[in-house]
Amino acid sequence: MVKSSNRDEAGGVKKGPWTPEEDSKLVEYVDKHGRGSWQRIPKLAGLNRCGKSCRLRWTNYLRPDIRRGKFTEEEEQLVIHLHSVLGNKWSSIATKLPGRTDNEIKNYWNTHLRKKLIRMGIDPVTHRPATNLNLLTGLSSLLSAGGLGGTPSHLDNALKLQADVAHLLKLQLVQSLIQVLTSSYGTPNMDLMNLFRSPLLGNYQPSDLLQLSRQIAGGLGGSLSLQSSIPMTPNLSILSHYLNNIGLQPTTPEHSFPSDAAAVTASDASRTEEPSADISNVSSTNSIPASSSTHPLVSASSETKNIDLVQSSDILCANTLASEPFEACWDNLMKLDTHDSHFGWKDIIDEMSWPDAAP
DNA sequence: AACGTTGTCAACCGCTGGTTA
DNA sequence: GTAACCAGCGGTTGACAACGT
Repeated sequence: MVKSSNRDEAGGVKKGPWTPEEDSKLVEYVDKHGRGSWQRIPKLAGLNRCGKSCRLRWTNYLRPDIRRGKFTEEEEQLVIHLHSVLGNKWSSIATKLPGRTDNEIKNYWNTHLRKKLIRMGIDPVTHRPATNLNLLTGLSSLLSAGGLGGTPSHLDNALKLQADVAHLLKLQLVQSLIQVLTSSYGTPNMDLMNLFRSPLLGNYQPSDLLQLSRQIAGGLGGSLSLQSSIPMTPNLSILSHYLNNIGLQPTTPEHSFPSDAAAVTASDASRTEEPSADISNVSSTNSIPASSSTHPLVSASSETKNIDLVQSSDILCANTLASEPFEACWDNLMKLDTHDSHFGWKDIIDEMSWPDAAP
C-alpha cells in the first residue's frame, strides 16, 4: 500500500520556511477548531500548504507546550540512556522528555550527543565500545587516564557509565576470545592457545581458559546483576589470578564469588546453551562443560536490565578505577595484531558474535 | 574583508501501518 | 478482501549562522 505523498504538489502548495503570517493563521485555526484532520486544515485555515507540512509545523514548532532552548544535563543523560534502550525511536524517546519533539531530539543527538559518544570511544549506534581499533585506542587511554576525577556532572556520570560498560564489554570480548581458543569449530586453535599461554597474558593453560571463560560469563554477570547468574566453580585461585590481571578483584562480600562447590553441578551443565562444542580433548582436568556461547555481560535489550545497569554504576565505576592492569593486557593484545603476522585480533573481533543490539 | 569550511536545525521526503469505505 | 486515506515516523536535505584562515 504505497501512497503518493506528492498528491498535494499537483495543486502547487507552498514549501520551505513558514512565514509569521502562516504561523498565525495555523495557530489561530487550531486554537479555534482544534486539530481535526490535517488534510483539511490547510484549506479551512486558508493556507497554501499540504496537511503534512501543517502537522509538522504545529508539532515541531507552534504547539503551545513546546519547550525550546538548550538541553539540560538531565535531558542529555536521559536521551543517552533512552537511546541505548530504544535506539533511533525518536518519537518514543520524545514521550519521556516533556516539551521536546522527536525532531529536536533527533537533531540534538546527531549534532551533539553522537559526537560526544564517539569521542568517548563508544559506538553511538550500539552503545558499545567501538571495535574499530582506532576508536578503541582512544577509549583505552580514556579509561586508563582515569578522566573521572573531580565532581562529575550528571552528563559526566552518564558518559562514565557508558565507559564502564565499554570496559565490561572488553571483558566480554576477552571471554569470547577465550571461547574461540577453546572451542571454535570443535578444534582448539593451538597458535592462539599458545599466545594466551604467554607470560604476557598470564600463562594460562587450556584448562584454565575453559574455567576462565565460564568464570567471566557467570561471575561478572552474576555479581553485577546484569545477567542471570551462573553458579561459580570453587576454583578461586584461577579466578583470583584472572581478576588480578584485569583489575577486577571483588571488593565486598556482596560482590564476591560463592565458594560453594555444590553450586557447580549438573544444573550448571544444563545451562550450557550449545553443548555441541567438543572440549573434552582440550581439557583433561575440567569435567565441566564450558559454555560455548557468549554470555553478554551487559545487555541493552530491555529497560529492566538498564535499570540494573544504572543501579550497578557505583560498582562499575569503582572497578573501572582499578582497570589499569586490564588495559595493559588489552593494549598488548592489540599490539600483537601488528607484530604477529600469523593472525589478526581484528579479524577475530570482526568474527565475534556480539549480543543483539537494543530492540 | 573575503572566502571556505563546519555546525545547526527547520523542513521535506519516502515510507509504514492503522483505519475506513 | 481490497484500495484509498491519513497520521506518524525516521532519514535526509538545504539554508543559514558561526567559525577559521
